[in-house]
Amino acid sequence: MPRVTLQTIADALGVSRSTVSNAYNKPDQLTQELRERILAEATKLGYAGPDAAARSLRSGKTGAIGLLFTESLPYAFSDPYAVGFLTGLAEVAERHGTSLLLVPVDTGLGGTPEADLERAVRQAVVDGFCLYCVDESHPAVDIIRARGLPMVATYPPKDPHLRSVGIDDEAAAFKAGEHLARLGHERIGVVMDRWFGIRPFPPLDLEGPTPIQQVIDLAPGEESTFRLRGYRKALPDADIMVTTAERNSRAAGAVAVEELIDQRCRSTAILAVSDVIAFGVIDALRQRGLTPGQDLSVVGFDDVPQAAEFGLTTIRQPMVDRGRMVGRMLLEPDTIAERQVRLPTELVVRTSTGPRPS
Amino acid sequence: MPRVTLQTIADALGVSRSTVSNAYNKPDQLTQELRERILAEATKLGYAGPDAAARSLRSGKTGAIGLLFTESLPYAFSDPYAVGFLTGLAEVAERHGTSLLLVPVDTGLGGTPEADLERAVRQAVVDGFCLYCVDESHPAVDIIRARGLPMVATYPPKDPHLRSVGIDDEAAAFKAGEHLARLGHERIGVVMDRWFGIRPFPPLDLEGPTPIQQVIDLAPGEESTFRLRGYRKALPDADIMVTTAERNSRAAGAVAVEELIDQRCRSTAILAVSDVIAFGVIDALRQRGLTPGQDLSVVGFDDVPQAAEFGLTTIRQPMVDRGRMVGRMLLEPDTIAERQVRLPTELVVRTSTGPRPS
DNA sequence: TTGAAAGCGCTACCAT
DNA sequence: ATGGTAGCGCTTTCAA
Repeated sequence: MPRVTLQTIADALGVSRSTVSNAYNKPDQLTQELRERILAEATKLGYAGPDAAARSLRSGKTGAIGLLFTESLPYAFSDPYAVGFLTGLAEVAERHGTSLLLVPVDTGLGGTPEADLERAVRQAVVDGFCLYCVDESHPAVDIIRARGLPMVATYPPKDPHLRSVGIDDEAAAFKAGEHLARLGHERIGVVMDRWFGIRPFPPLDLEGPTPIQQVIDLAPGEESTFRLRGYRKALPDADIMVTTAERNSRAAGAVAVEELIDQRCRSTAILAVSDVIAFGVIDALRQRGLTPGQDLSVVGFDDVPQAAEFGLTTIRQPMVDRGRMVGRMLLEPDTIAERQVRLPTELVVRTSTGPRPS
Repeated sequence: MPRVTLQTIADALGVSRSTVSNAYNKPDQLTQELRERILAEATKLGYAGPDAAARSLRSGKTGAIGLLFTESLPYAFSDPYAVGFLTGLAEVAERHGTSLLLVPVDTGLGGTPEADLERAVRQAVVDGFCLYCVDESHPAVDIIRARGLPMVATYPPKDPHLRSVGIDDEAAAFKAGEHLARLGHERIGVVMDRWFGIRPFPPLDLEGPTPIQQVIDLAPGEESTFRLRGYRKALPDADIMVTTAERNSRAAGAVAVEELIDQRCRSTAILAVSDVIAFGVIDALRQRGLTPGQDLSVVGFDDVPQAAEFGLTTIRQPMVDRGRMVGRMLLEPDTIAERQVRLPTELVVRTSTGPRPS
């Protein structure tokens, strides 16, 4: 049997296609009564409404926004920060009747062939993209650019034309470092993750603890080194060693901190670049019978919901608001004047930090 | 400036549109050399590849599948079962170069107007839908049906034509009940959630503990009551009282079990319809100085990754495999013969259950 | 308030 | 291996 289209309904009722179209898209343009007759006929004939693809093609609108997301969805969903962000983004999207298209991108770890990923970005029927922790140098970003779609990044990009919602990473990290400085700490360990955002570059591999300045010099201009810079600035004379966690997870944080704890002259404080990593650090301490905030101070970054439960001193950065703001920049671009929005951060002191043990 | 299209590239190179199209979609159909010339010209002219909407319209393929998902994304993402399911689904999708479109649907709690939700389903440019814990009676499902798109549900539906991937809920619950029967328990509390799947019906509100048979009679044929039936069947002579948790979350589980624990003649065992709820039950026990498995036995349902850590006796049902199977039924339908796939379940005994205290 | 015409950009098909 | 033709289903524009 032939497919039921707008025309089918129009013919059945002896009206024009435009009128049927209006019944769905511009209810005010026709009488209530006609509209209902049309909708009833549609239901009767099993017509589900205007075809989505045809509508998108003709109108140029799709009713969806794309989210360029880490390839590893299970990891992404178990990251409380990502969940908070998505929550905010989804809230705004929903208000606009807009769906979210998750487009996984290559993390550089291989897996999906690059061609497939680019194909997914080309084929995505969306009105715009959010780059979630995906670096602007990723090839997928060039495709979005060529498609002429609006996009918003989740961190301050190098390209001044690219809109973004971020924080001042250096200033935020400075607050964390300053807090430790006030408490008298002079030997500090930093646990960062292996990734400077998702990109086609090889990840960072440090062989054991490395002096902070050396790491900063390795990747100038990257988001993660901005944090290192902030730490360094607040603690100019401290002995700061950096280790990397395999990924941004609790377990990896616990592993990564081991070499810092088990050193003979161990640090008196640990700065973790995320709360999730900090939780792992705390696990490792407890496992060794050490008490966070007494034997060793721990500072996180993010202030995810679980941080309170851990008594974790950390830097609060907006999660849900960041998602909301990205959503607004994509869906209500005219309401936001700035190209690069910086959200506020704040030091939250809990029990995981204390004065340097004497 | 005019938009760059296939035709632009074709004209610039003096070839036909079909050839340019083939360069993107059927690389084998033309010489390597011509293909490269075309791609190079495209890059030069800032052409991002065939327009996604036009391509979808013409070819009838979209490269995306829709996921009808609970409206409350934050809740969904913090549910370990959902995350596991998504992992499996995303894995298969990725293998097919397919993205995932999250379409939030009304949970019945209000919020988004119904019209918007239906619009989102109509406008979704997808090749098929997965109904994740969305009941087939939801209006969105009628739209999908009318659109003629394939869909797969995540539980056994009433409609025999609807494909699904589920488990035998009654048999699985029976195993849990049987385990308690063997341990000698005769007074049992059940904690279920308020929702029988997401649907346009009002949720279930019990006023305090209610005899199990009464709840079963309330909603015959629903997934959750299948589990109750299984419990009942395994413990025909036991005194089984049911309470409802406000939602499927740890905190809600802790609250819901209180009335069961604090009763004068308290139960000796608790059956929770999900692990997440069981974790809350365990929280509540510990808070009262009770030891799970000794003072009170607790059985969960799902066997999410955290269950081991809690020592939770539970029913294992495949999470990731369920997602994978749904993905395959949607993207490789011919490889799966059955319409209604039932996955195996298994009792996993850990330390949260023990003999009835004498 | 309704209708007729035009064409969005592409791919399937068939011909060469 | 490459090109020409037709038309996917719709919304927009403009006229009535």
